[in-house]
Amino acid sequence: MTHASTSAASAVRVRFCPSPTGTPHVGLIRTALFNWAYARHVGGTFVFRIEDTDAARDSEESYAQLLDALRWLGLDWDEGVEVGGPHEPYRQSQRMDLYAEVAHKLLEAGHAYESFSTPEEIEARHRAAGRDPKLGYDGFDRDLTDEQKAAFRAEGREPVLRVRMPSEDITFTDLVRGEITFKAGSVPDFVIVRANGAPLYTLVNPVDDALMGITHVLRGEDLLSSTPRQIALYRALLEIGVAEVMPQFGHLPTVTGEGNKKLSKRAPESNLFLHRERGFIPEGLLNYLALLGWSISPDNDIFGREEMVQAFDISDVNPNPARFDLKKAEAINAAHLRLLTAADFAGRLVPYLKDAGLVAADTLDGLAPEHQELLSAAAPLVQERMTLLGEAPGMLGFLFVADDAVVVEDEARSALRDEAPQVLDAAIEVLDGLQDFSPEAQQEALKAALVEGLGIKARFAFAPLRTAVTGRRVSPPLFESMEILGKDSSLARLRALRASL
RNA sequence: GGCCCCGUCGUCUAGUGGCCUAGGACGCCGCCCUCUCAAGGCGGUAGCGCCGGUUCGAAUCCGGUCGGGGCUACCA
Repeated sequence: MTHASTSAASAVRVRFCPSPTGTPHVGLIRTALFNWAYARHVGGTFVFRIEDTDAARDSEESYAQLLDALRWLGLDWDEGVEVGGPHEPYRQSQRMDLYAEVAHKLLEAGHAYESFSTPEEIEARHRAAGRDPKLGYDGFDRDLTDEQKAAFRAEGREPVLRVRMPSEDITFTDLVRGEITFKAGSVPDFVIVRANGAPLYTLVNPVDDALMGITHVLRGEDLLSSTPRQIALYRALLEIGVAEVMPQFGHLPTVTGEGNKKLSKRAPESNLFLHRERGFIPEGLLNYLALLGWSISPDNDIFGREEMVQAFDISDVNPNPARFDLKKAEAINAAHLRLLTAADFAGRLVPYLKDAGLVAADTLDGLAPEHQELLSAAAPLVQERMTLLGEAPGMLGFLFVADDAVVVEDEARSALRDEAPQVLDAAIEVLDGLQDFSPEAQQEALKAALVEGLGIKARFAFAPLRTAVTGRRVSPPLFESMEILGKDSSLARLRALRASL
């Protein structure tokens, strides 16, 4: 590891353990980020495990997207899928025999028991007893005799396995929220293995945490209410020797959308890759995500990965839900865009220009020499004018099209004023006579001819030229743009617009 | 309904009893700069949910209340 850790290697082991369902969600990535940052901060180990025990919903495509996401963001893992480690395999679908073995031990030791009740029967019993039918499992099968179990089996029923919840309160100290107590009796005995033998999240998650020696469980607040079950199961695992340490838990604040509800998977802002497509860079998105529940200092919001690693501590995380604010995310991204070196920035533009069909390759080196030159010269002109890399085709497209292929956008054309023809005529004449085509020379000559000569205010005098050269109302600085294009090309464009009026 | 979590500007947050007539950022509004748009500079807008209590003193501690959210599956 080349990370600047603030302490020597520690025994801290954290994990990121998503289910491969759907496209990576920004809330999920925020969880990954905090786990990663904590591991790096303390010099611990970051484990990346996949919880694919739901064959109906998991997909290989989603798995690939998770890898893509972490790699794109630079959240590297020390142990886990793809890289291996001492606790392989790291995909739960390949660990089924382990779960069966643990489940068996749990049953043997009496921590789990066979339960034959169907949901309908449980509800019916609640109603019959005058209780709220939504109460959950009632413990009916807790002490079934062998005869009773045999009778159920004779009916053709197969049991699920449930964990026996302790009869006392469960208290733990949450790393983010402090002490939390769940009252005895408020959490029913829960299922860990389906009737068909398939292990559930309730079993596999704690079992793998135990087997992999996880010391700190940092996860979403939505899992807070499952913590007493995990602790109960963990105590059982400790007792039967499957676990060695009870992990500490920290529940990270929910990432919300409009209206304070959990940011929906359907909401476009939740889609990590959509942000990438629009032109967020890893530095910007990571920085913004870090701000959802954490802050690096009272007067600074802009920071990089290593600065975060240096400063991040789970105990500083704020428990309040945090709203995903696209506007702020974009502002932070813009700040990071400006922080890039000119060459780096130019390089990152290329894939977006390629997608727009403006250039042939998606790396700077792969570009034709003339395109490389064009981009190197033009990128600095737009670096502080952009918020997202996806704005590049719009801002720079005019440089990559032929003079007779410039598309004058309606917005630009309709902003043209009556004197546009005269302005263009005068501009063409004076520019044509220029030996020195530098921005300064252009400006001096045009100012004399248009502003002083025709008596037109500068902002109106240059607008028609901008429209002619770039086709847009908003563009990189005009004179620099014309310099890059060259005198011939610039004049051709000015004449083309003039001819169309 | 039950259990649990949360409650500082519109939003993200700083704040851990006096440094707070509450700081920063995004947004928004003005002004400056200016060939467009940005960037930059300057200024402004706006907040401790409420009620009690503890204390010489409370955004900070306690209780209550109200409000919001999560969970309540043989999903994860």
